[in-house]
Amino acid sequence: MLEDMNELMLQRREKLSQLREERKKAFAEKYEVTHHAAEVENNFEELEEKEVKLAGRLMAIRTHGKASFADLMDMTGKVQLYVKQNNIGEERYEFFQDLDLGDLVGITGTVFKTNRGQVSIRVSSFELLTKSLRPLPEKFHGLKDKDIRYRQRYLDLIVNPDVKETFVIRSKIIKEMRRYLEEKGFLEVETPMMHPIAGGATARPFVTHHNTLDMDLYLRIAPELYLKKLIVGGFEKVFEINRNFRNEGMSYKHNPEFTTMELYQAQADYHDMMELTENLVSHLAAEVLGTDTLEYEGTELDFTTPWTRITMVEAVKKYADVDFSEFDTAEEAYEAAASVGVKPEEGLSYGEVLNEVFEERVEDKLIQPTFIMDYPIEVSPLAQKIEDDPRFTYRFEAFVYGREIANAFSELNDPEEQKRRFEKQVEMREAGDEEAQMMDYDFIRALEYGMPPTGGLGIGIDRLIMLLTDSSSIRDVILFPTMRPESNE
RNA sequence: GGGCCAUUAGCUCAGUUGGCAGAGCACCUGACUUUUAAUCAGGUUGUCGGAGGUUCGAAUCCUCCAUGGCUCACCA
Repeated sequence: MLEDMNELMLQRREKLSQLREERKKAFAEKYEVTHHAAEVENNFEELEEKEVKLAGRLMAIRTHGKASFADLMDMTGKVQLYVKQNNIGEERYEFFQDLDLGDLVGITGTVFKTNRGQVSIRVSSFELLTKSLRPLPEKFHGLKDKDIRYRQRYLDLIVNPDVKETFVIRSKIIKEMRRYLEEKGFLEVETPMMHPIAGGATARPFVTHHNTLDMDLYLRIAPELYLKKLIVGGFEKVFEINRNFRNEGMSYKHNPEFTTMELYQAQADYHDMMELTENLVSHLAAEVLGTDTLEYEGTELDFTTPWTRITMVEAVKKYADVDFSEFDTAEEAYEAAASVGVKPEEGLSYGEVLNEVFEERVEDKLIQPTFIMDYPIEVSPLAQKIEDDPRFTYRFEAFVYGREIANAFSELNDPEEQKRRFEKQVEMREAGDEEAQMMDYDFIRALEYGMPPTGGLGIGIDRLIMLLTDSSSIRDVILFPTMRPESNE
C-alpha cells in the first residue's frame, strides 16, 4: 500500500533518527502562540520591535551563509523569518539549516522591516514542532494534478492559497445563511439521514443495511418529507442544512453526496419562497463578498432583486418558440417538441414532454438569476396543483448561469391527492422508472392529521457556492469529493 | 457506458523524421549576515504507467490493459 520511499523521503527519515539520537524532539505536544502571520503583516506599526510567537510550516528557506530568510505559513498566510547565527547561536543555527521545507516550527522573535521594506520576524529562538517526512510539491508551479488535489486535499490547501480561501468563503456563506434564517424565525432541525423509504425527490438512492433490525435503509435523497412532518407537528418555520446522497452520475455539478438547505414555512406559498430565495442569495453575496453582482467564468451575474419571473410555458415560448398553452395532449406535445428538434423518449405525458423541451432548449439560456414558475404536475408529485390549470403546479426553480440552484413549491397538503400522486409514481416505478418515488403511507398519515398551507424551498449549497466563488467544478467546493479508491496498481 | 486526450525525476514539464533520457524547482556539497521564484560553483535523482509486438535500435510506431482528465448520455 505504501509507495516506495524515494530518496528525499529516506533523507528525511534519516534526519528524524538523527534527531532521536540527539534526543531532540521531532513531534512536540504544544506551542503557545501570541500572533498569526497576517496580524504581524497588518499591524506592523503596533508590533514593531515587539516580541511575537508564531507557529507554522516552513515554506521556503533562503540561506545567506550565517543568516537565513525563511517563509513561515500559518492559517492566515505567510510571514518572513530572519534567522541569524549571532541571534540564536551556532548550534541552533546549524539545526535550523538542517530543517526541511514542510517542517512545522514554533518561533519567538521581534518584528522588524528589512532594508527592502519586508515585514519580518528576527528570530530569537525556535522549536521544531513536527518533522515532515514527505517533500512538498514544487513551490513555483504548485500542485496542479487534479487527482492529487482532490485525494490529498491537505496538500492542495498547503500549496494553493486560493483553495483555502474558497473553503473559508463556503463556511462564511453557510454561517450567514443560518444567521439570516434564524433571524427570520426559522428553527434549525436535524432529520434522519437513513430512511426506510427514499422520498422527497426523484433519484436513485444508496442502500445500506441495519443488522439488528435486519432491514435495508436508504441514505436520504432529500429531507423533505420529514421536514413537512415537523410542520404538521406545529413548527411553523424550520430548516435543515445537511447532506443528501444520490446514487447517480458524477460531473462538474454532481457529487454523490451534496449539501442542501431545505426550509418550510407554514401559511406561506411559493411567491413567498421566491422572495425569500432572491433576498437570501443576494444578501449572502452582499454580506460575504461585498457585492451582489459578481463574475462567474467571465460572465457578470447580477443578483440584485427582484429576479426575473417567468412561467415554464412562457419561457419555452420565448426561447424555443413553441406555445404549449395552446394544447394539452401528449401527442400535440410530441409534435411541438419535434418541431424544435427535441425527441423525448416514448410514452411520456404532456407535462413530461414540456419539461424535456424546457431542459433541452431553455435551461442553458437562463444566465441571470431567473425563477421558472409553474412546473408540470407530472414532474412535481409533492407540489400543489394550480386550481385554474391542473396541468401545472405552484412550483418554481431558480436558475443562474443555466444551472438550477433552488427548487420550491406551495406544498401539497391534501392527503388524498398526495396518495394519488404517489400511486402515479409507483406506476412509473413499476414501468421501469427507477427514479420515480415510492409510496409513503407514513407521510400520507401525517398529512391526514392536517398540514397547514406551507411553502417549501430547497437550495443546492454546493452549486450556490460554486457561483459565489467562481469555481468551475463542484469538486472545487467540496473538501473531499467522492473519488474512486486509489489503485494499488 | 460512448468519444477525445493524457501518463517521462519528489514537483511542474520538454523530448524533433525511431538513434546515448533532459530542463527548472526540490535535494546534497561548498561560498555568501537584509534575501524573497535569493545568487554563484559543483553534484545526485528515472521500471519514460504496465504487458506484448514491429525494428539493428522504441519514451517515440502498433495492439491490449491500467489510471486519470475533459466531454456526451442520466441527474440536483
